[in-house]
Order: sequence, then structure tokens, then C-alpha cells
Amino acid sequence: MPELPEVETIKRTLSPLLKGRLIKEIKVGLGKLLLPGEKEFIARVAGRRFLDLKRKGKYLICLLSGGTAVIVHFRLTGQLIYVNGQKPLPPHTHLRFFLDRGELLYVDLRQFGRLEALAAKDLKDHPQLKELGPEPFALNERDFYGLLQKSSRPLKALLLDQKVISGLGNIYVDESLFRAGLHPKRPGKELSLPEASRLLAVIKEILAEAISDGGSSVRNYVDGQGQRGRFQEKHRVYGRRGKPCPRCGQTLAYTKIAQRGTHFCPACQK
DNA sequence: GGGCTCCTGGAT
DNA sequence: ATCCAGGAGCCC
Repeated sequence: MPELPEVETIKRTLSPLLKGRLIKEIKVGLGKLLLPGEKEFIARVAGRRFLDLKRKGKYLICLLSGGTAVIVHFRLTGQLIYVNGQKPLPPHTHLRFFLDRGELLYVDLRQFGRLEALAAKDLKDHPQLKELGPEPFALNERDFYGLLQKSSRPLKALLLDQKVISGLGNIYVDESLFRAGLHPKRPGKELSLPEASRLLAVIKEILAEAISDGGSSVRNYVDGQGQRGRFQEKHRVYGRRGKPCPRCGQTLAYTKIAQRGTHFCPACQK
């Protein structure tokens, strides 16, 4: 589910609601979501306050009092939703964090997401976070060109690889390659510097637009207040297989690359 | 690198 | 009944 713009939106919507809040009690419906384990997670987190929220790639990082941190990875269908007042719980609510004001729910239809409690000082040594490549916003044209030059893998696979560049997922890779006019199967090392520069520019542009539109809600995604995003209305290729290309009118194609459904225009993307 | 796996549910 | 889904860890 959430890619960089969605996690950023979750962070922005939850921050004002959670900062300073005390976690009074945690009710666990599905303990396998918790690392290093249910008991240890509760021991580390219960009784702490939210101090700040950060984002790294597609990871949300909650900094708590007492030098504690919680890393949230939503995978495909995870949601963190703040509620205040008694409404019926959403289906697939697996965790409830009772706060001194309101409640934070972790909801996850497919149960792939994970929440990990650890000492904040250990964040820098975390095996997944440590391996993340640079964020698009932190890259310049030369560095990005250098990253692509190192591999003959298809652009689609390269951009999805969080160790190469962090934050992009299936939607934003397909949308970026379309706007850049690049075929998803093009090997990275074949790109010229101008092509790489253009690709990086459209990636930054699309991510910024998607953030300002509150992310893309294709099916499940909602922000920290349960609101859907609006950027899906601006998708030009993702989820539009068989429809006419918005640029040239030719039928949009669909194929599998790196085991992921891939949408593109066979005429516009070379 | 590419397959399989973890899950539930919607579309066809 | 079958395929597909905003992800990525683990296995050759």
C-alpha cells in the first residue's frame, strides 16, 4: 500500500494528533504484527509518550519518550488511524493504542504490515533502514545517473528496489516512467545523462504533487484521519490498462516486470 | 536476478 | 474458479 507520498501524508496528519499523547494501554488482536514479539513490544511502548514522527522511505518512525522508537511498515494494506469518540471499529483492526486523548488504531486487511519497538539509539543499526538507498529528493542528476549506470536491470526493477532509491512503489514508478517517456524495460545503464535527469525531475515532480494531493487511494489507503487521497484521479497509466493513452490515444499496455504488474504506453515510452 | 510466501477480498 | 492487488523477505 503506501508509498512515499502516502506515508508522508500519514505522518503529517498524525503528527499534530499524536505529539505529546500518552500511550496508556495497548490492546493486541494479532500479535504476529509486533516485533520483536508481543510481550516485549508492550513492555517497551506502554506508558510512553509520542514525541515526534519521522519518515524514511516507506517507513514511519515514531519517536517515544524514554529513548524508545516504533518503526511502522504498512506493506500493502496497513493503516494507522486516529479516532476520538465511540464509533464502530473498522474491520481488520488488529491493534488499539489507548491514549490520554483518543485512540490510535492499526488496521491491516492483508496482515503484511509490521510494527517494531526498539531503542531509538539502535535505529541507525536497523537492518532494513540501514540498507535504504537515498530518497529522490536527496538526489542530484549526476548521482542518479551514476546509480542507473551501475546496472543493466530494467528501470522498473531498479526504481522499485529500495536499496537503490527509497520511497517509490508500483504506482509512482509506472507514473514516473510514463511522464519521462521511458520504457519500463530499458536497462538502467542505457540511459543518457539527459534522460536520467528528466526521469529524476519527473519523479520529484510526481511525488510532490501526490503529497500535496494527500496520496493515492486505489483501494484501501487512507491517511491518519481515515481520509482518502486524491492523486489517483491524476494517474495517467497506473490501473488504466486497455484505456487510451492520455498523450497519444494508443491503447495502454500491461505486462509483468520484476513480478509486478506494469502499466505503460507502448508508443510514448521508448 | 527470479520464484514463492505471507493474507484477505474484489473483479471477472 | 481464477487472477489480481500501493511490499518485500527468504530461498536458490
